[in-house]
Amino acid sequence: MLYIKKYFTEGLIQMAILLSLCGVRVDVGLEPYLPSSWHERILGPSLALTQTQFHNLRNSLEDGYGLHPKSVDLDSFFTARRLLGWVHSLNRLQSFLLCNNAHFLSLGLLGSLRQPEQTMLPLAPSADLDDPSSAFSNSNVNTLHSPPDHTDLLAEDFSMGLNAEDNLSAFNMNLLMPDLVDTVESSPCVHCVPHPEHLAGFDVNCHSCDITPSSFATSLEGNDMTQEFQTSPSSLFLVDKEEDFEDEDDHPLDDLLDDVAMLDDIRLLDLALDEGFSPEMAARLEEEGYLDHEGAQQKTDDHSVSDSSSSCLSAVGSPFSRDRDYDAEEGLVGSDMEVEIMDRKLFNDFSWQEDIDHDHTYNQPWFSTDAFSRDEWHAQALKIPFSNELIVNLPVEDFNDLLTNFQLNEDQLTLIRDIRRRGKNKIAAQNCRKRKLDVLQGLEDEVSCLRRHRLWLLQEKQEARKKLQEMKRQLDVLYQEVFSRLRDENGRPLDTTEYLLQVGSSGNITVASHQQDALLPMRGQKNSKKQRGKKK
DNA sequence: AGTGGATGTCATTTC
DNA sequence: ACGAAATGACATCCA
Repeated sequence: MLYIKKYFTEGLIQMAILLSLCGVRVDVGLEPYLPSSWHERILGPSLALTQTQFHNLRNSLEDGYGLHPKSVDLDSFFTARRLLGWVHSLNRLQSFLLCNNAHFLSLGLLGSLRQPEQTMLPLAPSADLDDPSSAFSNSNVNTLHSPPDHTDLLAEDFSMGLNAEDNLSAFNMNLLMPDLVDTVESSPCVHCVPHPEHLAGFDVNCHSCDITPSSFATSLEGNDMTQEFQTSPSSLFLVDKEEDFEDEDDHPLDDLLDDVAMLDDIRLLDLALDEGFSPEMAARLEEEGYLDHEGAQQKTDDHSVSDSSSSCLSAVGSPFSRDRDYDAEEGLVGSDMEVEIMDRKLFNDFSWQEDIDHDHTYNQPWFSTDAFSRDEWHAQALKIPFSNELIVNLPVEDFNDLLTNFQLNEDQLTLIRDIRRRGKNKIAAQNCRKRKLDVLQGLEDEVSCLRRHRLWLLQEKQEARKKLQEMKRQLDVLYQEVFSRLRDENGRPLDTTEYLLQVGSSGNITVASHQQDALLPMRGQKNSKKQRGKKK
């Protein structure tokens, strides 16, 4: 039932995402199934401003300073920001979905290469997997589904949205993110081997796969796939049955096989040298006082029974892959898978995040796993039975229950609290910096807008000055015309050096002498009181 | 070697 | 008053 519920919930999430892409806010009752932190990312506004900043900004904008266009319609401004936040949220979400469906990406590759002539979606000329948004926007929405056993549909759908080259990139990503390829139920040591069921029914190739030794090394180091590869090496590669290679010796597959063999040797050599703890890891633990030589040796001995998993630690680097071999009397777990299972039991609602954490492609803060490295060392040294992700992301109540329900010594409790505090603060710092950048960007926008407004005002001033000059000119013409028509008592024109027209405060116009009082009342004059003359 | 950006961490403030 | 979030300051890493 829980299984069905999970995928039904995912379907609802996908529907909400699609509707959100259309700008429709829907309430499908997803909130109870989403971690609180994702309510804002997926379903709610994603304002970059803090509540305080929001109010401060709002107050400042409403404080009579109305030049900025954003202040004219603040709601529109924040609505725009909210929508932008949605877009950002979708970017993050699509990364998550891309990771969550990495194996389906590869299946999409299989499907599209089976039908290379298949028409691409008009709006999806190409997908750049370096840009998650591209892959997201180009992929058919059905690829959002993650339930298993939909491989045919998914492959067919996704092949419509990705061309062959992109799918090859997807396949490369598949190799680079081995933890994403297979489900938790499968062995942690065969992650980068496509599941046989997923391969069934597909005629595919990989002749142009850009598989570099380093990328493959990542896959191999993170997973003990020797056995799997030896038994079915072809399962790793997708051979094009439709294309013949001119020279068998130059068959790319041979090169890849050589690379794999060489890298496998390197991996085995590393395992032999490392014996569980790598020298670097042991040195760091010793340096930080968590391990002495005896401890390191003890740890080494412990790892001798699970050397492959210890190799996974350095390569995969996932908090969920923390290698542990705990003593039975301590009542703790004894393998990565058991840690994962425990984490799932403890934090079932957060199981989806594991797919994010296994993403090694996107260097986004929310998906970064490198950050936990130092605490990972410490946690491993003190044999903390949970992943750091769990420690950091558990709700407060659950976290407190976790601390009380497990027998943990003082050092462990202190470390767990520190891990949680640092993890929370790290996320807070990331958000804070993002907000700061957003605010900075907003200020830059405001500056550019104010500059444009200043330019507009200068132009207005220039035009007003021209209009004023023109009015002065017209007034002068009018003055001369009026003055030329005036006559004195003898019928002679007035001398401009002796008389002038004077406009009173009430609009009365009089003829005044430069040296005497006004002589003649003009039109509009309503009283006989003489106006005092003015000298020029 | 110097520099700037990115990031983690701690101390402190703010909510 | 307390805990979580926010933020400034500093250290470190890396290109």
